[in-house]
Amino acid sequence: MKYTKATNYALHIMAYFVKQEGKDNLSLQPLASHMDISPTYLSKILTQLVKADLIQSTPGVNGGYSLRKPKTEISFYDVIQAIEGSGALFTCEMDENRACHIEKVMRDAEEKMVNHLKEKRIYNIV
Amino acid sequence: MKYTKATNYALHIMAYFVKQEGKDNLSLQPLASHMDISPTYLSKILTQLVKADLIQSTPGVNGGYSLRKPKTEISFYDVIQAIEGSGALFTCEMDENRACHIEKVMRDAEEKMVNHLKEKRIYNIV
DNA sequence: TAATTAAAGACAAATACAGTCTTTATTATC
DNA sequence: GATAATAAAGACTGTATTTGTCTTTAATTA
Ligand code: SF4
Ligand code: SF4
Repeated sequence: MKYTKATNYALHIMAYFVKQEGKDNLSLQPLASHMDISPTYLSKILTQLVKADLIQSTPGVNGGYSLRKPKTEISFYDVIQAIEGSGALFTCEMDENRACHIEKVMRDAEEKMVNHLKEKRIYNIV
Repeated sequence: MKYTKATNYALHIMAYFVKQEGKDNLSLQPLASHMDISPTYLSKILTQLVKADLIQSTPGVNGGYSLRKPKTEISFYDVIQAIEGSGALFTCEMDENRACHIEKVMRDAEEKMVNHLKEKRIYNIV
């Protein structure tokens, strides 16, 4: 179990957006060379961030990407969830057993991690 | 990112050992039918648990597996680590940068989860 | 020695992840 | 309206990880 590379990229991308806040739209090509990722792959990650409402995109001339929300409102968790999805880390088939103590321990543990990731904002670290 | 099925199996297996504490060695075949896993696959999981010193194995007639430590000393984390390994969930290539704040947030978050998993013992939930 | 058990390792299948390529849709400018 | 610049979508491929099987070897007991 590891975070995906896409999550790593996404965090770095968002950190860059937070740094550049207020500037013009950033378009794919310059971003790709700055981040040293292929433009098409970067595009897929950016699209996921757009769908999660963390950034917005505008097509056409002078288009590109920019932050959607105030930078102070973007947590690590927001970014991670945009890429990794929102399912629990631990699941089992015979689910819907609310009395299961194994699941409870695992979910409580995950929640501790998640809470920390919700507290920390990207702008805290740029 | 998800916990592997093997981790799920391992937790259930260890819970079973804790329940059966004090009884004779459990051998592969009966364990496999109780857990409803194929014996050879189960064997691989058990071998990992043996290597992590959570259970011990004895070959030969009347051999099998049994707990290695007092049941009160076996945490969720012990079991999970035996299967998932001990590497951090979040890593990046250009590592060894101790000043990196992204890594710090991610590791601190993971630590919160890990601490909870270290506190909780398998015998707490059987 | 024979029977019973676990360990090791080669192998195969399925799934998830990483990344590329091509086509389509949207917007701005001329 | 045509053209250029941009993002979005989706098919596709390669690689890595996970899950699982099969066969052989080693250890122990009787
Ligand atoms: S005991 Fe809990 S974790 Fe195990 S299979 Fe049932 S619901 Fe899932
Ligand atoms: S900034 Fe931190 S997380 Fe990013 S590549 Fe450098 S060390 Fe890794």
